[in-house]
Order: sequence, then structure tokens, then C-alpha cells
Amino acid sequence: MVMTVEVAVQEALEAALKTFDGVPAGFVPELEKPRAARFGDLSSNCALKLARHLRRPPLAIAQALVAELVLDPLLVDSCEVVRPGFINFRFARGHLYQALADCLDAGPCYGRSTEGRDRTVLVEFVSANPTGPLTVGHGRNAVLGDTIANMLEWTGYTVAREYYYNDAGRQMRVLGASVRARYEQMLFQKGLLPPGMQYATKLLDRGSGEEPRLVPASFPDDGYLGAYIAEVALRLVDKWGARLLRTPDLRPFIDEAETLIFASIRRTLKRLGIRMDTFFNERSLYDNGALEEVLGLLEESGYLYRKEGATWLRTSALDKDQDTVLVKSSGEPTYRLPDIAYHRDKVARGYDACIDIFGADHIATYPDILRALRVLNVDADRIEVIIYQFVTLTRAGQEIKMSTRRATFVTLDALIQEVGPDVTRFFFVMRSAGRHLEFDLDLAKEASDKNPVFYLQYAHARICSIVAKARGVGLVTGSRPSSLALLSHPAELALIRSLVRFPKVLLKAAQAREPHRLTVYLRSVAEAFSRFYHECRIIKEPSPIAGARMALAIATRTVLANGLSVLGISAPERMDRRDETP
RNA sequence: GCGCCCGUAGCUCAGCCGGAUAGAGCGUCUGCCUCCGGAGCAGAAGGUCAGAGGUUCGAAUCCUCUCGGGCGUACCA
Repeated sequence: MVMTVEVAVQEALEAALKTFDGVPAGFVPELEKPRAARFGDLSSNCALKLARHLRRPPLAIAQALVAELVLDPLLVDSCEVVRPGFINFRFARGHLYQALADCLDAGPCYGRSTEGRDRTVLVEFVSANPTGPLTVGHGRNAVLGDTIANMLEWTGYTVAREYYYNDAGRQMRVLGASVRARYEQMLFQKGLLPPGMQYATKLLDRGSGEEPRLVPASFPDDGYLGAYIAEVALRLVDKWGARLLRTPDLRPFIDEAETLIFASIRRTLKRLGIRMDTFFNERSLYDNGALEEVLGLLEESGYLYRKEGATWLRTSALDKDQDTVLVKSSGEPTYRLPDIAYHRDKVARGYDACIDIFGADHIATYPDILRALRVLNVDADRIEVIIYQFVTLTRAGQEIKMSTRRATFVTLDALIQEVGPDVTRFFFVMRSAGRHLEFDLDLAKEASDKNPVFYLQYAHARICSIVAKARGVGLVTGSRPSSLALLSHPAELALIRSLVRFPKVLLKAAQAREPHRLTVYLRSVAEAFSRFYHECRIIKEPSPIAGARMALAIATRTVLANGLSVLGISAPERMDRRDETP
């Protein structure tokens, strides 16, 4: 495996460094992939880094270092010193063939590692409250969280996916009241209102660019305008007729809405191949006394005080410019308090790491949670927060405006419907989370080489097609040939080097929690394959070469398929040709 | 006002725990189908890495300031 050469080179460097005076304690030489192929396979900048400490020119240090290096010629072919002081290593060919053979042997497991063995991670993501369908913004959250979870599983962690939600509180009351108002409207329209009941409407004008809407008089001013509310109301009319009008209780309306909306959320997630292990209801923290307990502990810590009927956390003493309300004067907790209790619960459940996927709007709130946890002596270092920036949808170069309140938001379902789950998943992770994501619908829908998803899938499908053809002419495509050493064309070697990087790329991406690294890498694999494919014939070559090239193609298929699998994207065996007719 | 994120090629973005002539895709231009899937390949043009200082042998990368964009800054969620 490639990892073993790296380890060997690393150890050789460390051993050689021991013969030098003045190397700082704890100095570890680093190895990286050089920027350009002509610099070899592996590079160390340690001579540059040591120049200051040793007070010698980096070039001289590098040369002296190389003179002391003892390297296995079966692994490393050459190492050279290059200005301004890099040491560049080139793998031995035999090592590349061995690494390729490892890939063929491992097949669908190629890329898996045991880095996270015996360690558990909880990834909390989506966590949208059941007040409406998932939006495009939730989509980025969902795909980021699921892909990070996949990467961690591939690197050996035991992963749990959790969805945290809240079905109590003001938001849900507004939802219930919205449903109730539509329920009345529905009864009126069907002529089912009991005799003597009045039905009135009002014009709802919430300003800020919203069109005024005609709604039932009982509709809350900040109610939910989406069409799904009417669907819930319709269900209630079918189930109960006008009987729910007798009770002022919103619970039946909330419950029905929650049931239907959650069903739709689960359906949407399923379309993206996402399955949660647990749904954690915030209400349980009220029921089991966790909130009281947290309040009590904070009280003991002395960071709690009361002012104007509300309960405050003295965050101004915890590196923040102001204090934070935990319980409103109404007696109702703000979201901070259950969030604190929830995170305390998560850490107490014993996970080695708890990863939260949050939108940019949480940027100011999560530090409060960490502050409180530290006061509570909870190991807050186990909590890792990934903040992603918002998504902009564009069509024909124009931004599509989204607003939840106006119900003009684009639902995640609509997006999946339009571009398909594979493209949806890929686009959401192809940029680093910390950047705004522009989702170009025109590009996403295009089934051509412009679309990076199709480019990857096409390469995979093409290899499948070649394999089928090779079987047809009697070429053995099963076991790995002993003739891999026949692969010596530059395009072949470049492809092998690319393939063999997969385990490390995946590991690094997992450690950094950055799925986009994988998308960049897979693109480069597909490119290397295309080059190879155009320069080297496979099937019509003499048998030993054909066999070796076949094996190389199969290894490429393995890396593409495994990489796409980590991304949760299908690797089709065939793709329909583009329709050429205008 | 304050806090966080972000300004890299015409567009969308990699690179960012300092290092080798700043990379990719798209778009533009030029070539390549008697040949395993042309949804492809090869090549070209295109950048004072927002600006100004600083640290350093060396800065897109670290620090400070300025300008520009986003998100927050609620007894909203």
C-alpha cells in the first residue's frame, strides 16, 4: 500500500534527522503530494522548515539529510534535492504495481481504513422542525451531514445519525393555529360549518415585499402560508368533519400537521438515500427533568441570575459581550436551554465526538451552548460544529429568491424532482461548506460533460461497457493478472498514481470533514482515465497487455464506484446516450 | 456599532497549520471520429490572488488597517 511507503520515508527522515544537532524537540518531518507530477510522488519541506533552527541554508541541510537517508529501493526509486530545499521522492515502479494489486484485491472495500476503530461519532444534522417541507437550505445540511457520516464509516468509525427536533413551543403553536384557520376555511367552502357559525376573512399584509393575501380571519399574522397547511386541514375535515371546532385545543391540529410533515420529510430524505438512526425530540428533555437539572447546576455554578422576571446566563463573564436569556419572563425557555441540555445529553451518551451541522444563522448561538457546557464541566471539546453558508439557486444566470414566510421557497423535493438525487447530492458537497454555494439549475440539469456528475458516472459506465465487451471476446476479467508490470505508458502510470491515492484522500477528507475534497479527487481520476483510454487500446492488444490494461480499467471502476458510494451517488453501468435529435 | 464567514482567470470555485513558474471546471479560440461509449481527448489565450502596510530567507496562505459582499447581533426559531 502507498501508506506504507509514506511511513517508510517518514521513518527514514526521522532517523536521519537524529544525526543533526539543533533540531527542535518534537519536530516531525511532513510529507505531502507535490504540486506538480515532475516533482515526484512525495515531497518533504523539512529542510526549509529547519533552516531557521539550524542556521544553515535549506539546500545544504537537504543535501546533508539525503546523504544520511536509508531507503528501501523496492519502495523508493529515487530522491533528489531541489531548490529552494525540497526533497522529492519517486516511488519505485514495483511499489505502484503492488498498490494497484491491493486495489484490485480489495475491490468494493478499497479505500476503507481503520483509523476510527473503536471510536463512535454522533452526527446531528437536518434537525428541521416539522413546520413545513424541507427546503433547499436543509438540503445542503442533509447531504453534508450524511456524506460526512459516510466518510467516517469508511474510515472505521461507528457512526450514528441523529435528527433533533422540537414539536413544542411557539413555532408549533403558530403552525397549529394556521392549520386550524385553514380547517375553518375548508369547512366553510364545503358548506360544512355548523349553522350559526360565522366565517370571515382578512387581508394579510406582512409588508417587506410580500403580496397581501386573503386569509381566514383567525389566521395568525405570522402563520404558515404554504399549500401543505391546506392539505393537513383537508385531512382533518375528512377525519373529523366539523367536530374539532368545539375544542379550543390546538393539539389535534399540531399533531396532524406534525405527522404529515414528518412523513414528507422522511420521504424527501429517503429520496436522497438518507436514513436517520434516531429522532431526538426536544420535548423529552422537558419530560425527564433534564432542563430543571441543567438550570439547577447552572444555578450552583453562580452563572445564573434573574432580571425582570427572566432567567439569564452570565455569558458576559464567559467571553461574550452580553448576557443570554435562558428562560423568558413568561416561564417558557428559549431554545438555548434545551439546546444546552441536549448537547449535555449527547456527550453523556459517551460518543467520542458529536458533530453538529449548522447553517450560518447559528453562528452566533452555538458558542453560547459551548460556554454553558464548560460551566457544567461537560467535555465540550468533543463537540464539533460545522457551519455551512447558504445556498443560492440560479436559473438562466438569475438568482431565484427564496423565502420561507412568503412560501416562495423552493422545496428540496422540487429540486430533487428537477435534477435528480445524484446531481442534488453532488452539487451540495462540491464546494467547501464555509462558502456560499451557487446551485446552477441549468448546469445541474444538463446531461453533458459540463456537468461534473455525469462526467464521473460516464467514465464508470464506459468502463462497464468495455468490461462487457472484453468478456464477449473471451478476455479474462476476473482475477488480477500477473502482468501488471507491463503497464508502463505515461498515461497508464499517471492513472495508477491517481488511483492509488484514493485511501489517503478519503482519510484526509474524513479527518477534515470536507467532502468536497473527494469530488475534486474523483474528477481527477476520471480525467486520468479518459487520457489513458484515448492513448492506450485495451481489447485489441496482445493478450498479456490487454489483460493488464483491463485490470487497470477495473481498478479505475472500483475507485470511481467506491468514491461515488461514499458520496451517496449511484454508479450506473450504462447511461442513455444523449438524444441528438433537436 | 460589535462578532463570525467570504473577496483568487469573463463565470463558478480548488489551493489557505507560509515554500518550487498560482490550479481546475465552464465559457472563448484551434485541432482530433476507417478505432473498445466523442456525454470524449489534445492544445491556446486568460490572474498586480480586493487594496495598503507588517512579520519572514520566502506570503494567495500569518498579523493590522481600509474597501466590498453575506450571516448574525431578540424575553424569534
